[in-house]
Amino acid sequence: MPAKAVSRTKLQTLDPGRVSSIPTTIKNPERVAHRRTELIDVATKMFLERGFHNTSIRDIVRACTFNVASLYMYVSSKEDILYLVAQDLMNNIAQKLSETVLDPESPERSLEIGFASYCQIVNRFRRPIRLLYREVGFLPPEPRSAVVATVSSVISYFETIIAGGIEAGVFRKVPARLAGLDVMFIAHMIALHTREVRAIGDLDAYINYQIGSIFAGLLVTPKKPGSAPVRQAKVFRSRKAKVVG
Amino acid sequence: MPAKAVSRTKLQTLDPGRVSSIPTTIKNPERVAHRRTELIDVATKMFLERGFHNTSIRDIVRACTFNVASLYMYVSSKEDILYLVAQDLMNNIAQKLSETVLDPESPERSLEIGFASYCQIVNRFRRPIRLLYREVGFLPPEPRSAVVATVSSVISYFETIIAGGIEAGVFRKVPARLAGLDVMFIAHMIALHTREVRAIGDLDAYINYQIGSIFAGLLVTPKKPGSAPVRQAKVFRSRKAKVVG
Amino acid sequence: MPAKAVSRTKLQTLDPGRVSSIPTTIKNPERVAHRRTELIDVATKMFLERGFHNTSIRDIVRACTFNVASLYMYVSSKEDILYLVAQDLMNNIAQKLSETVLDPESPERSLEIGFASYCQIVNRFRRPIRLLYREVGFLPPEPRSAVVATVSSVISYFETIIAGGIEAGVFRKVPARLAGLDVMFIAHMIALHTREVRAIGDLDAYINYQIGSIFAGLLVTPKKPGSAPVRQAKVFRSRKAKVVG
Amino acid sequence: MPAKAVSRTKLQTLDPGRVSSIPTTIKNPERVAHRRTELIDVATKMFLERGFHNTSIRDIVRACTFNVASLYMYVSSKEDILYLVAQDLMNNIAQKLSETVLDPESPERSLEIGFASYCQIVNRFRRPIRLLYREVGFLPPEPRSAVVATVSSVISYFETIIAGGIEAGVFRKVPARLAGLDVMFIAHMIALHTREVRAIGDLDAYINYQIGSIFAGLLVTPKKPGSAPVRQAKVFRSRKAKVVG
DNA sequence: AATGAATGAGAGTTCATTCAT
DNA sequence: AATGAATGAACTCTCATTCAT
Repeated sequence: MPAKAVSRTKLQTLDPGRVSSIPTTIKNPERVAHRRTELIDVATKMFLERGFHNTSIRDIVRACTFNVASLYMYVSSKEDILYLVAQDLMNNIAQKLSETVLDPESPERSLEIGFASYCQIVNRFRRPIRLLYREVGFLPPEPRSAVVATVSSVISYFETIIAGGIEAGVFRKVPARLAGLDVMFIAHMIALHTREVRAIGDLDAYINYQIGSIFAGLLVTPKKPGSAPVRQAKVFRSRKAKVVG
Repeated sequence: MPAKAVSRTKLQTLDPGRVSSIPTTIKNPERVAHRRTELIDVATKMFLERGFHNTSIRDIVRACTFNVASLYMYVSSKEDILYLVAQDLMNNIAQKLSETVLDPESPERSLEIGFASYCQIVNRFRRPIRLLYREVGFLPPEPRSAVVATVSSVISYFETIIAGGIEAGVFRKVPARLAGLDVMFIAHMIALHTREVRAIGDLDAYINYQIGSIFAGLLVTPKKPGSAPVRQAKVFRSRKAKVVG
Repeated sequence: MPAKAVSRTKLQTLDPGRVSSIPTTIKNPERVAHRRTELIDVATKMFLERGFHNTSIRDIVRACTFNVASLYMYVSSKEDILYLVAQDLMNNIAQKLSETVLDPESPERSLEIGFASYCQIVNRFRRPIRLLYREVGFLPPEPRSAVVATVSSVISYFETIIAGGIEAGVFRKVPARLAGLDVMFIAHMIALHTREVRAIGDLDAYINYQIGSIFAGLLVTPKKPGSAPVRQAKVFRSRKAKVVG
Repeated sequence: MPAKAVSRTKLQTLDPGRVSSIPTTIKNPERVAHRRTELIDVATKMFLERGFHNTSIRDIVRACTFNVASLYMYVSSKEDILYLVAQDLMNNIAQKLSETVLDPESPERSLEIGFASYCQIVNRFRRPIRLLYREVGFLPPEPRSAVVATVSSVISYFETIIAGGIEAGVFRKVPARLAGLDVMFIAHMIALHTREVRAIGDLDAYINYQIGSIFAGLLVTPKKPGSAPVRQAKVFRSRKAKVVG
């Protein structure tokens, strides 16, 4: 059953439990986790405010409870910090997305729920996502491809749903990966063009419009234009999320 | 007449001739233009290769015919150079886009031509566009909003076409600006996810698919899925442009 | 009897059993000795490879079975480690030299045997000897003079032999200490100018030439130049030792 | 005529005019020379006092009339400073040695004059020579071999004299290069064992003794032991140079 | 006796910018 | 208008050493 495949794939590809591969001289893993959490919090905030290159190690450490030398017991370079931040973000996104409950019976509803959920995730993490689009190029190759892999898994997430819909005969025979890429990327617009998106309306309106647009391109039997939006189920707290830069 | 509106809007908002507003102590404007041209060429290349923050003033000057102190007679900070580069790029893009010959008789064809043209532009400038997405946040507010304004004018470019189509009754009553934003952003995917896009197929296939998807959401009378692509007119040289990172 | 004087002096001044005077907080002397042995082995190797200043405490400890804090229970500073290494080396050299069996009947043969033996020792220890010449200046005064004292005892070793020869009437009335210094230093050339020495010939040839040269300056009755080398007795394994940097 | 060859070789191999190959961003060569002179003076003194590794760039600059950033316009690394110091010393030594007037008629007298002169040079530069023996291993390969080459040229200096003497029939058929190495190295003892040498007597006594010893090994017709020293001509100012550590 | 973790101080180097000519 | 030279400030990273347990 395709629907089941979807759900299974999702659980496989979006496993957020990947352990950091950054080496450390500290032996107690809990301590490492604790320190790195603090580090990630501080660094994320600063990288967001001033960018990776305009944030110095000393800036970061000044806001931490440990000093420069200690920092280097938990990471081995400044790039590692960027990697930690990126990894944390990717894990959070994958985690949130994997929590989304799809509808195994309906690729159509699954796509709708998944997209809406991802839009809300992107909205929530829009600033770190912007950060990542900016700074991913400055990651060393290995961490960089880890980030790229997570992005790819998000594409696969939507690709799988769409492929399921095609197989089930409800979606047209489009190239599923490209369609999945479109879906993910349209959600990313919330992060990359926040101001423009906000100028047009609130997040729910945005989601509704894009879902309509996406289904227009996908459905074998198009909905009557202007008909009531398919969407009803609210994923997460739908606090009329404001889209603010 | 909508067609005229399109053309007029295009000429207004995409005027590539804006003169730099960066101050200089030099009297002779030709000299300023000459020096800045060299500067932009060199800086663009270096920013592309190593990023803005990893390029030092000395790196730039080393590849120029003038020295550091002279540089500071034509710009007042490193950020100014970034602005010059960004501005130049935006002008180039606007220029290229404004050269595209639309079809005043048909919003449908105009959108198709415009989108295809813009995709090719984005493909050509994908690395500088990536650069801009990355570094625009590091521009000082005033230059930054100049860049944002040009982006907005590209959105308006498509918005106007779509609004024309709605007015002409061939497009559904969608929010024209949001639809325009979609169109632009889908083109930007070529720059921001080059690898994924390339993995899927060549540029023409990409354009065709996206045009189909866009029209599915816009047209009052949808095309039969799988029918021959609307698109025929090749803008620019359609040399089966490869999308290479 | 001069011969006896030689032997007695040797035993006095070359006693290799001096116990380290470096203080420690550890009560159990065996434990101290054990740890220090490991430390000396590791540190010697590292100092040889990268020099004292380019070897960090952490480098050393990483190769030991104990950690940084433990290290500081057995030494009180990085310089102490250098001292331990230096002392160990001096003891080894003194030990080896004291094992050399001289000829109580003949100062001439004793000098020959002693010099040949010392040359082989220097050849064997040429890298640590180079290390010592380099780093002895960085020892604190007290340990430093301990090293200097051992050097002095080597000079005395040869001085005593020569003085015996003068007394016995076979050597000319040269300043014995200066002559002894010459003898020792000529041997050190193997360590300090290894490349040049090696370029000229093998170790045995070197020893033979220098013995000839030394005796030419010392003997009351000079040997006929070009005559067969005095030297016959091989001290240690005379495996045509190669002199390699 | 062999004597002439000696003098010619000397002029060739000891040319002190080699220009520094260390790159600089400064265009005015006089300024470079001026700054580097100051740098060499300061650095030499500090390297002597505390060693290369215990002298920080900031230590050096603090005693200079320019600051850290300026320093790096004249050298490109700390190692370069060591090279400058080494090169300066080698040049000085070569210069002084090349000023020594030998006796083209007599290899015997030439060797005597040359050795005495070199001893005085070594005595004058004994501390920087010690420095060099210590730190030459920390030079990068290229500069290092430049230093080695100069040392080699000093050996050649004596080798050539000795070879001339052998050819002229006044010296025995010894291996000339090894004999030259001995001569140079015996002079170096003044630098490497200053304390011991000083304890034995003054510089002139040292030189006289060593000359006697050298000639004993070299001369076909040995002098009568204890006879008046060959040496009379004082090279340089013979201010009864004290040998002080 | 032993160790994991921490740290102040400082290392070498480079930066964007400006002066003096 | 142009440039060679200079500079204060800051950078990332490592060190020898010492707590707290």
